[in-house]
Amino acid sequence: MEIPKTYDPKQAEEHHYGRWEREGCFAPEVNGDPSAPVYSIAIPPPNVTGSLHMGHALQHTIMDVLTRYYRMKGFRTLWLPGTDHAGISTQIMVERQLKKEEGKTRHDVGREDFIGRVWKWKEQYGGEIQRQMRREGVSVDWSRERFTMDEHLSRAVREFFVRCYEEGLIYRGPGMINWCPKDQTALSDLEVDKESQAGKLYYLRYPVKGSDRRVTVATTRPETMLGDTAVAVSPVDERYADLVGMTLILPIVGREIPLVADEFVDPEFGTGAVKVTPAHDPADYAMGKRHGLAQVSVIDQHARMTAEAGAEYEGLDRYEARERVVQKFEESGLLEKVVDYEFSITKCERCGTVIEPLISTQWFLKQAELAREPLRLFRERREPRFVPENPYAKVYENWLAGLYDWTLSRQLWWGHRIPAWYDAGGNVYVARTEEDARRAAGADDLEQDPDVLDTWFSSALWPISTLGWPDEGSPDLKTFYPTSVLVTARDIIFLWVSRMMMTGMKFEGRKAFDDVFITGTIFDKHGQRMSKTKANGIDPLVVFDKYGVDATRLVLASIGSTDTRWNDNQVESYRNFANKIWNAARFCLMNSEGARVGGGFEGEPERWALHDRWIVSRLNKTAREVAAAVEAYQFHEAVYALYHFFWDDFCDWYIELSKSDVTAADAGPERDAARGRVLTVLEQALRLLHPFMPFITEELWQRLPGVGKESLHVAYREAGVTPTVMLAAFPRADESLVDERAEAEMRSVIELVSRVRNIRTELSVKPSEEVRLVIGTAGNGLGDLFTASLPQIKRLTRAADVSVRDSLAEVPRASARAVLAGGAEVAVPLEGLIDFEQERARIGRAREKQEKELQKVGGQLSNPQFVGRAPAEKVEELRQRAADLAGRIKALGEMLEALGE
RNA sequence: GCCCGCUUAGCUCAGUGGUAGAGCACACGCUUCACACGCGUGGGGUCGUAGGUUCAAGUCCUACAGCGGGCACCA
Repeated sequence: MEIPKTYDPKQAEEHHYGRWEREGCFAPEVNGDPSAPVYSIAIPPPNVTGSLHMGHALQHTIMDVLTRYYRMKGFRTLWLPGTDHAGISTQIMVERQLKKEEGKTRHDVGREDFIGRVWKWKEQYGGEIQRQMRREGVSVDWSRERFTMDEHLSRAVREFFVRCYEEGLIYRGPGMINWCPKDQTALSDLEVDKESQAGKLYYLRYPVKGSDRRVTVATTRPETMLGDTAVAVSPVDERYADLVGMTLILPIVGREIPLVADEFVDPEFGTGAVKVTPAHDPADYAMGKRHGLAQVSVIDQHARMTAEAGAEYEGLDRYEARERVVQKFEESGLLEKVVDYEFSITKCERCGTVIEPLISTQWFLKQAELAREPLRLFRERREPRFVPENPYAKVYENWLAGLYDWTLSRQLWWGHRIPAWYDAGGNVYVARTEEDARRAAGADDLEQDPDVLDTWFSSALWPISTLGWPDEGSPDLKTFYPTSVLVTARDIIFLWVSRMMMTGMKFEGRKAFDDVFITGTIFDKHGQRMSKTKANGIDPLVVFDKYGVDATRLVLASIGSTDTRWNDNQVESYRNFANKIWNAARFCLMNSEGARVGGGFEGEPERWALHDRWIVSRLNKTAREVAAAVEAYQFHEAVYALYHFFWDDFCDWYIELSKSDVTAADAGPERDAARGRVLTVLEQALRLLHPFMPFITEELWQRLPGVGKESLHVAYREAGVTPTVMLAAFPRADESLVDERAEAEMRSVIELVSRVRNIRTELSVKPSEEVRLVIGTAGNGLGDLFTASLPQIKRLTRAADVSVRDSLAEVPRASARAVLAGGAEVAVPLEGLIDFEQERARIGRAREKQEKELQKVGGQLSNPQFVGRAPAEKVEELRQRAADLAGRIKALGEMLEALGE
């Protein structure tokens, strides 16, 4: 069989995904066991305009490992994919295209035509991320793929809206919102970024009516003073106590405004007096409500000054107006001072424009009320469970506990149009359909609200709407809800986690997921967050091309929930690991004639050779460790266990120990059995690796002799799919095959081989040169052990001759020696190669090391406090160790003597 | 201001109160019949600082420092 020496990931990656998908391996229906437990995940829907970034790749890897693992365990498994419509991003993208290609705005073509174009754009370009996901190897059920603008999901959105409206949770009214002057829409608090910025703090003097006193206020936005309707001070501030209730004259404008007392004001800050602009600041808005202050809007939706700001300012940009206002204050001597000041500004998350807080009529959702049930569930039962618990459980709880109304409406065209209609008299009718609204209005000429809903409003329904809600008795909802886990990034806790919990609790009465796994953040190698503006992002597809998908997945799985600086070295090391797997399989396959997977381990394990009992024990322990690690979301532990089992145990030792049998010149049952054993262990290892490395494992598994339908998990045998490792049973740890004695004995053999190799290297014995070994067993039963493994020991130490004796008394003086655990010793006669002085120094160093260790252990043992208080088991352990050390030191001393002074 | 996390080998990171680990990097040797993306051998750490608890602390507690994050405030 011709197998290349180097693994080519591309070839395997292109080979299997299509077949898995075509044959329905990803769909839960492939499972024919009606009593199978269920495992389900709803993907956090990526943005339809987006392309894959490292964060997606990380999340998808985690989800795919879990999905493939539970599928191989026989669970009825569903991982449901899809995308959201990303209202603003998508609309902006299409608007830009329209401008570029036809020089038109969306208003030029009209709403209906524009939406048609967005759909067309979506059909043409929207599939990018889905193609990239196939490249990742994700085992999502594409037959259930959903899009938030699908007819069904749109119906779910209307249902959500109408029900909440009917219950009074959704209302329409004026409120203080974040307005983006560029995108011309309202935004929720989660769609804006706060940024620290160097600016100025202006101290303005406001005259007190009927007095020559003045009150100085400090502000970062002087232009808003045109809309001031009060000045506030702290009720406990004695400096202003006598002024409370008096009237001030607002400079420039001449408006009379009151001086009020409010708890909000911090007397320590600035002058202790705050100008109040209820129409342009969220805090002032609240204060205005408390004191019944007028709201004067001086800035419009384009961030220009309004007529109310005064004829002199009307139409000016807010920053121009600022300069003029400051100038005016200066001229009239009312500008006390200007100081440098760092403050934070709010910017639109998408376009970076400075947000203008203003009063606007919008639709709002009383989130705090929807959060009540999730909050109760969390406080009473700690559900859902966060992994890692710290700090995310607290972040979630704090968020739910501190919610305020969510601005739902967006002044966009692309999205779910608000199901509210108005009659000629301006009365509003909220309904599931226009027909319902007409019936309710008793009129035909209704106009639908022009606004659409926040994209996150539809994402909030994702776990239930994708499974069929609001349809009564939807079988998917019944089977797959609640989902098993939500895997996402930490900033999504507010956007998805909490809101999905709200809708799940409200409409299904149950949590949306059992667990929430929060992935770590991947930084660049300098520790900087990856971002488009910094252009320091690492493209996962480039990494796939360079190192292969499987290697990349292994790195991502190990990252799990840890914040990490990306490091290509790690991927390279796993690329090498993939190549190691490839070559181990290459060896097994090149020597597979006469053997099949499953053969070679016949009869009672007690009769097997040591290294066979050992590898089976290691295999079962590894299966146990990997399963435990995956189920506990400790993916790095699973990867570590797999890496070391495969490379160290299987390749470095088991294959080497089996080599002489496997490659024996004469064919025969013994050779074939040995071949069957390496194949069998390899096949089991491929299953263990499969959730992490789907492509290479499938590529190799397909080539193994003796795998077929019977290899599949019993739940998949009737499915009629091409036998595949992804539907094979994940190896269950058989504790009866875990053999501690075999492992201890193998440790002795490994130590012997390692000591001899060390001697060979240190004494510069040529690798090709054969040596002679004398093993002294001190009559403690190790003799049989070493004798039984003699052929293996000879091969691994490149020894022509090995003799096992009671002691090393008879060995030539010109020998290099080493001490082994359990009182055994080994000598390598090296006539002519030994420099006695050097050898004495070498052994002297070894003895010194042991003596130092013994001193430490002895010190502890001679401490009565330790012996008295530590568990007897620990004390005994240490005594054993001390005895072993003493034995070694004694033996090393004898060796020094034998070498002569 | 409040809360949280991190600080372990040159780098990236594991680490469960009981002998400090891995990968990469480094050094030396190797055309050993699966693999140089490899094989063998080795060097390298007062576990951020200072206290405390304990027979025993990288691990638990307190304080501090540096880095990072969240929330609040930011007139």
